[in-house]
Amino acid sequence: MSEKVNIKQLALELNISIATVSKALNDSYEISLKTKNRVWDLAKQLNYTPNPAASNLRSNKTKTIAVILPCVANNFFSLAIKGIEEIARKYGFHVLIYQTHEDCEMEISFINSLLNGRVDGILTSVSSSEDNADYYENLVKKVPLVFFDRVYENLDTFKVTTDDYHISYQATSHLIECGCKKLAYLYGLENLPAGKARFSGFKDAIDANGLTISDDFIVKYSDDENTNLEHIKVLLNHHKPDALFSSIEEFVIPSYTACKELRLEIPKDIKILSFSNLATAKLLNPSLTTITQPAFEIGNEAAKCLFKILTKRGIDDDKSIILKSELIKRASTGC
Amino acid sequence: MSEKVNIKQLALELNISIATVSKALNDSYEISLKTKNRVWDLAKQLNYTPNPAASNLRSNKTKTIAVILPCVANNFFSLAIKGIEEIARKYGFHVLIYQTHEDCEMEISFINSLLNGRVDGILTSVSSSEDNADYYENLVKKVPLVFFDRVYENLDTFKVTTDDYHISYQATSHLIECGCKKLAYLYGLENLPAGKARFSGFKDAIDANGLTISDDFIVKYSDDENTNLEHIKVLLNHHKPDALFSSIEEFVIPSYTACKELRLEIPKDIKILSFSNLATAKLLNPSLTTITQPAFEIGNEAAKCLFKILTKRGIDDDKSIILKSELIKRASTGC
DNA sequence: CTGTTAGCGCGTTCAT
DNA sequence: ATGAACGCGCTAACAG
Repeated sequence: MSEKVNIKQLALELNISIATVSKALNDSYEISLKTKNRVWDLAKQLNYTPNPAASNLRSNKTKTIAVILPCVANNFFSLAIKGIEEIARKYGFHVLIYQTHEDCEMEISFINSLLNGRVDGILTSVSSSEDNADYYENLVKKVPLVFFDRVYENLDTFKVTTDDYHISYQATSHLIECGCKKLAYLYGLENLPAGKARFSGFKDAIDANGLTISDDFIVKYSDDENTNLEHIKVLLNHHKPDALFSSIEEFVIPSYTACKELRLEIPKDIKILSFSNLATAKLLNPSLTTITQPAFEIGNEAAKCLFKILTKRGIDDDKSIILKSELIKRASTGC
Repeated sequence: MSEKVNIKQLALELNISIATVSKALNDSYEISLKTKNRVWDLAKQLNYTPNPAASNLRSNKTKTIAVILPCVANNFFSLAIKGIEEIARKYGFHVLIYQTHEDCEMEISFINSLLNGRVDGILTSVSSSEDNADYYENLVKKVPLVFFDRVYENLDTFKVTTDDYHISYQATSHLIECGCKKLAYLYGLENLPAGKARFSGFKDAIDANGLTISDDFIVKYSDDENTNLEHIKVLLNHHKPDALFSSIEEFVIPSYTACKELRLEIPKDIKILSFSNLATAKLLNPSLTTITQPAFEIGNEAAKCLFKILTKRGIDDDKSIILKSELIKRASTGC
């Protein structure tokens, strides 16, 4: 066990004061180069690293940020984390991860546990943008906070999102161009701006093309997998849509399962289009048209925004950042 | 901004000493219930939470663990993180994440940056089990450390792995039973026990069935995507294997791409089997036989082991924990 | 049961 | 250019 070496020991060994060592380590202008070198050499030799708890306590800075999101085991979020971590590393920061599992209360409880100075800033993708509006409104005044993908709007802090409305409109138009006339919508993220925007884009494209959609053609997401499957089966059975627009990845498996059980051929009998960040899904299954969000870039951008706040730069920048999604069509299947 | 409230203020307000407040907050047996209640009430009212830096400094405990792994944007690792986080939460611990991107030097540099007391323990899935054997041998004496999935063997600490040899043997036998005779192997994780075990299992099954495999039928993983694709194309073109055994998920896309470019039909012309944790891949593509590792459980188990160390329990338990993978066959395609 | 005192390791005055 | 002394907020001896 390499005994933990601290400033005191360095000072003792070098016959100088603790204060001098501290200043030398921090490259203070007050210290002669000669002394600095002696300190640095010994520090390296003894493998000295400052005790983070002590320096946090003193400086009120932790070089740590927290990421709060629904679930890491999700292609979108894990890519986002990757993007965040890259920037954090660049700044020498540490990254804490918390999963809310879509539980708003847990979300708040995590954040509250971070407000005592455990982190310098927070990145979050919220579970719902309705349940805790007032809480967040207060929060952004207390701690550097950046929202990504799942945001509260109208809050005075950075928000990194994607062009959900636009890409949904575009994708829906594409389905219609492919000849679909009876489109069904699988509705996810209902109480989030992203979910609403996706639906609006879909709806507006439907309207613009002179089509209509009744409530029977809309399946709302349920936490229960079986429920989703059942609802989709009922939809397919009773209303025979010729396309499924899936607004979240979680609907893909039940959609395929339902089609299989009902012996519907994809994409001949029915076309499926989904928001999805599964790189392999695109390739493995040629029948799924996808909308892919730039997950890595979203994380990256969000982290950059947080460091803007932490370093007091870009105060006047536009705080609403919108990145572009990509619609990946299926030429091979005529769609 | 709710001014940060500390123990001193609680003491002042309640007209008791700082020490009493501290003890009350920690539910010490020395303090009367009446006093405790007064303290707890006020603490809640003022939204008091202890300053972690201060208590870390004093107690030398951080209630934080670190997870070091190659990459979070990978189904296996993100599920493992989920498993880890679940246990950490149960203990009220925080989780730091670091990605090595398979860089052994970075791996060490991360770990070194954690040895000054920033964390109470470390969970890691290493990049290579050869480059830093002596380093790790030393390390496990200094800090509570648990390996998961990618391990150094022969080290005196907990290691959570899967039955790579066995499942590879079984999967290979399955391919042979399906009629494959010219099997090719896509070799990943070459300098890790897991990779070696997978290959051994494959090789032994080949031998046991009276088949052989030449070096021409082995493609070793390269960081460069195109190289992998090219190598697989050469393999398919020149040697016409009737099955590809892919030891890592990263080979799946190039395999499918290569088959597509060479107009090989899967699974008619060639069967593909791969280690993979992509839940959707299983469903979306009926032609891919998969070996799935219990990623979540691995993370879960590894975290449990770490807490065993931290709480000094189970010192005498078997330190080598092996979980079972699952071979998911494709009845629909006769394989 | 409660209070007094003394640091944990570091950074920051203010002297020298 | 260097050092002595203090305190960040908290916990742990020890006293009473």
